[in-house]
Amino acid sequence: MDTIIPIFHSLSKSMRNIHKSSCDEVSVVQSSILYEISLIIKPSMQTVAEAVGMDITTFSRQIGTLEKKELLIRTPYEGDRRIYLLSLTSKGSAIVTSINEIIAAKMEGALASMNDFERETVLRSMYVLEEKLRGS
Amino acid sequence: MDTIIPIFHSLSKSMRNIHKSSCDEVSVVQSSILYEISLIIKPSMQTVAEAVGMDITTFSRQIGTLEKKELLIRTPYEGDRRIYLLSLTSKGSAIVTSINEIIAAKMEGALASMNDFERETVLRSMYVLEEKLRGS
DNA sequence: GATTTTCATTTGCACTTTGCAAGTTACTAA
DNA sequence: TTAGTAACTTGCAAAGTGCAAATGAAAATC
Repeated sequence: MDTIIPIFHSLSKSMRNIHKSSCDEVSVVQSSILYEISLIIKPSMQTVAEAVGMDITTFSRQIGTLEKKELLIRTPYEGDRRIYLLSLTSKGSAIVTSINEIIAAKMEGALASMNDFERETVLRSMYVLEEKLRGS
Repeated sequence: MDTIIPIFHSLSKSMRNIHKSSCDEVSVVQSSILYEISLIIKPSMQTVAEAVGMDITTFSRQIGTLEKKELLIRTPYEGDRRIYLLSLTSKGSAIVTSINEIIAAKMEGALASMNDFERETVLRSMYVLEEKLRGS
């Protein structure tokens, strides 16, 4: 359709702006890394790099930066010493929580003027869409 | 809500991936710049920089790069010589069209397995959401 | 058991991107 | 005319990026 492109671009732009303006001490990319780590229990570098869709070498350096900032720690995996497991420090978790709260507030602000039915419809649509997009 | 955050993150991630993998000769940022220019007739630098949400100095350099690649041209504005108007070259338009076609194909692929009603619902939801988000 | 291969991560390098501060040139107001 | 202000550019220093090559460790092959 002709209608899908403007919607795609303006929605990505809005979402990116929301994410960016919700990150204070950290870049958007770093926020995504921290968020992905918060989802999984002790993931390896590789796992997270893939989840974020990032080159592993750039990722490795970002992890270095985030570790220096004391937002996460690398622990060697006992079963395979090539692997490092990542986990958030309490400071790291706090930042993820804070960013998520700001994002949620902004999203809810946008949804606030809708009635329950419409809000449910929009949320469900986002969910369905993401599910389909992830497949392809 | 607790549900909105995972949806937000995974949807932005999917959309970003789609955009990225649809850009061949140009970065995602550059694609956004070209797209914004394609929407407006002869916008000024300032106008586009703001639309893309980008620092004007970084923007100025990106415009330099895109001009070297012959994807756009700067023309001095007669009414005010401080101002440069931007417009796409045919090569630039072609790239925007091509990127949009790839994005559209991917989006339509995702929507393909839905029935007409659901597809309409999803598109309308994206539209409504973006409209609300833009406001805040 | 020694050797080769493969794997997870890091480092070297070179290039791009970014944003602040300061500069240039041009319009505007006094 | 002069003082301000606006649009854009440039200097710089920091951060982000990705390819190629290195390191160290497990797995596979002989």
